[in-house]
Amino acid sequence: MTSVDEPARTGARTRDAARTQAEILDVATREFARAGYDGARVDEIAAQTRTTKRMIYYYFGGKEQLFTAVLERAYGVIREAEQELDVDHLDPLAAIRRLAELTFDHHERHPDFIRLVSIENIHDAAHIASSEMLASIGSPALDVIRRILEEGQRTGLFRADVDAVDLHAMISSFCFFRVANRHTFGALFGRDLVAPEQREHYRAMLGDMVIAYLTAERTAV
Amino acid sequence: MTSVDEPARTGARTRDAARTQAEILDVATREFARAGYDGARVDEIAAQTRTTKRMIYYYFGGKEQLFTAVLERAYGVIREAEQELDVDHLDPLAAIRRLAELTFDHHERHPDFIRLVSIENIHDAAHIASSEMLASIGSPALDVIRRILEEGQRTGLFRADVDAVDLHAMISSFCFFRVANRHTFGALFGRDLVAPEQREHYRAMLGDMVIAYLTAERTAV
DNA sequence: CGGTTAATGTACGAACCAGTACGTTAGTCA
DNA sequence: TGACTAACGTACTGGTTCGTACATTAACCG
Repeated sequence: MTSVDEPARTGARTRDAARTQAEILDVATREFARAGYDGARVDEIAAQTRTTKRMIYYYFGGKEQLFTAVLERAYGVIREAEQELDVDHLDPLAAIRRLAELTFDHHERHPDFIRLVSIENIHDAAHIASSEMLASIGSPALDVIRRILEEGQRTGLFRADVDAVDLHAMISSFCFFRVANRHTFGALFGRDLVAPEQREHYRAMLGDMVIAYLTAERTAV
Repeated sequence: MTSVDEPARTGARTRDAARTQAEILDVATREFARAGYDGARVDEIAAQTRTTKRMIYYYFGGKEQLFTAVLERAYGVIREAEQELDVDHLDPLAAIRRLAELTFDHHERHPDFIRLVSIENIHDAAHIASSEMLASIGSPALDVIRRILEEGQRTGLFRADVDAVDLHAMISSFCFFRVANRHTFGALFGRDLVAPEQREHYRAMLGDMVIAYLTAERTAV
């Protein structure tokens, strides 16, 4: 979520297309995450940049395309983070716990991203569907899970009837819910799931849950 | 989500306050769930009822209060459902699986409710906070979980370091994610988490997960 | 160094939308 | 039965908000 990469070769602040676009995306990400797609105001986004509304339409075409661009960049960030994943040197048990913890950490560190995903689901993932980039982005995390799972299942340590996508859903659901539903859960049950002092507790709970599930004997229905 | 209870004693359709209010709430629930708070249109809600926009303001005061009323009724429905919970005759293991399954079923049957909760979280649970009813609604399900947990922990069957709120969060997160994030998950990973043919698979997965976690030996960090 | 174009700013329009002023009718009760 | 009030309808308004027409300037290139 940091802004620009090219500080413009001269000190001059004017006429820097890349920087203007990046700044618009930064602000738009915050505004859309704050208020939702329909709640976000194009004028408000413009006001928070050093440029004008005109530029938003010049570079992105419209509100809808701007939101899609925001999503594309946000998913790009997590994709990059997932590519950093390095758990191959660990045994399956430690590897899967580590992966779960990194997912946990990532969700906690990017609440705006979580909100964007919630918002996109309210719109039935229409923007993802119409984005070539997003439709084909893939998931490095899924590949990692697949490898760990294969190893664990080969040695008989893990139950055989799980696949990578399901396990990813299980881990994500816990991490996502904790951040996304923080407000209603807190208001209704009086417990802040994202309180710093409970962080380690929930992190361990996730790891325990995943490992317990993977190593459990098949229970009867 | 069925509409009215009093079919009006005469066949006359006019002048039935309770029915008008219920009809507005029905339609508003759908419209808010469909488009989000800011995306929903008061005119559109009015158009889908047999009455006019004037009545919405007459009975509810405004868009904001209407949304709060929608939330209040939606939470009222799940509260009633939870009061039907009857698992006390089962042993702790069977009871907790049954409870998880009922939660699973309820989420699946009420996707509009899930969307409303997502929407309310985007607004930082502001409406819940300002509603006396919602702030004090409580949760029968939580009481049930508490009882099961106590029994299971007393006999040493369940691990001791879980409390009812955390377990409720764990169960809810799986059920909620599956419905709420169905669209983005499907678009990105090509798997429909709510596909009917996968229903039993995920239902069993949830039960297995919860039981495995509760009965696991404390694993090392 | 003049011209071409990418980049930017200003001001405005047209549609939309929450909310309301004002008027009307159905039921009810004395 | 007449008057009172709850319930309802119509038509409008004032502000908001996405989007754009038009004007301008900086950079680059031959």
